[in-house]
Amino acid sequence: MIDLKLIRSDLNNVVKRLNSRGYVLDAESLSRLEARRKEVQVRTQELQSRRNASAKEIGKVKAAGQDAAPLLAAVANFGDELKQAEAELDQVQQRLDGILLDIPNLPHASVPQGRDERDNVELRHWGDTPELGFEPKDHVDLGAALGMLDFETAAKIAGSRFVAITGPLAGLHRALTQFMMNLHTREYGYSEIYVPYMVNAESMRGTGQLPKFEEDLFAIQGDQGFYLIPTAEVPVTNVVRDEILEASTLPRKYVAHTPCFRSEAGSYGKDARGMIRQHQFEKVELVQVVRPQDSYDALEQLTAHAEAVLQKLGLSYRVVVLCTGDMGFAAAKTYDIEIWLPGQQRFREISSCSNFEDFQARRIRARWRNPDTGKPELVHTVNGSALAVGRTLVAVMEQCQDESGRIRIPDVLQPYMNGIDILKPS
RNA sequence: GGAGAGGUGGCUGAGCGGUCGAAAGCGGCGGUCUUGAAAACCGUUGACCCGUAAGGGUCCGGGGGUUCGAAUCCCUCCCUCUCCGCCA
Repeated sequence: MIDLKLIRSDLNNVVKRLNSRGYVLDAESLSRLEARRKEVQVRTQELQSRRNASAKEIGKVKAAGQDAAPLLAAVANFGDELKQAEAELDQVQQRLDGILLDIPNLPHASVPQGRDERDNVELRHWGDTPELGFEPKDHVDLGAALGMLDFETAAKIAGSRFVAITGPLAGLHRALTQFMMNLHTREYGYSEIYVPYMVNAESMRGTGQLPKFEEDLFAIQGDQGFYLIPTAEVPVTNVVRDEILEASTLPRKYVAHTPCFRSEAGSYGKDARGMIRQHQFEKVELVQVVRPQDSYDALEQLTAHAEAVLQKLGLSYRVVVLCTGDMGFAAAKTYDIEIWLPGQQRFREISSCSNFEDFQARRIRARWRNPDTGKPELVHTVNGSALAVGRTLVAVMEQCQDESGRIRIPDVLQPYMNGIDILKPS
């Protein structure tokens, strides 16, 4: 949620910045509604003030044992007027909130202007795009040859966009998770946290999935109102909802391993082949809750932590900064890490690291006590995948294959693989 | 699933329907004392909204109701705890 005060004080600039990411703000009706809100609020508060004063007066008179009847008569029809004003204020407030909840975050000044992914800017490239010297297979063919990647069975069990992984390849998938969790907890100072995989609507609203993107989510039937998480970002960020954090406890750095569930509505036919785009996948997520002045440093660090996973695995990748038009709803700035997939001869997103500044913090009322002012102020939130485990598995398979379809296990994973250093087709 | 108890400020915990944003204690902050610290003593200490300010308003788990007036009464939902049953 962007700051209503900012809209009031610098409307034109807000409109311009939102425009740069392709959002058209109806400034006219927003201003009108805001003016209305103020008017109704002032009137309501006046009435409340009068009510409070007369109630107090009546109390005094009664306590003194005098007759309160004249005073009571004076406020006889007061209630309706007040109730009506309060109801109207409530209604205006809700409409205002509805609009505010729909407005995306403002892009940071350093974000390149652009319309879509074609305008993203490559910042760096790590590792040579491997020249394998033979025609590389994609992970689907490699997995089939190994007999360890089974889309048909998963389709039977559940439907399309699911996978069953078996044997040592499933072990490799698990090894990747373990490796990532250990790296972030042991080397980079993140606290491991285990969280619910289902959350309530309030949490989804807090991180920005709701109200706008409900169709991307899986909602659980029943009257409890649960949603399956599309990313650990949702439960982990909501840890600090409605909290005022002591400055000494910042930054908070969490790492969580969770499954993620996405409906992928509107992506029919897109990435239909393979396990690039699934309804269910595993992810290791980094979340940092930081002082506002630290959030851009935190974004760089967190991105480096995600990159480190790939470097240690020896996988080549590049980092791009998303342009204004390609960023997610809640982000002020986003780096995507893209892995090279020989089977597709292209880069694919394997991590997305974003600074949300105070956008999520405002929605979840996550604050810290600024020692300079003594007052609660909004924190900044930063998060990123480190990494999407399924796509990392795909990357290992495709980048570490040889001509006969064998997969070499990266050195750093071997301690997790019970001595297996290569996967071979049977 | 059955039976009961309870949700109040950072924490513990009081609170006859009126002067209660809320006693008291702890904690925090400032001060006195001290070479320094501790102890003791004094003072101070919730969040949010509108307003330049003065000031006004809202908040005692959420929502609704009764009332001139609700932390206090009623309804409803949520959560926590205890006992019984079931169970990974």
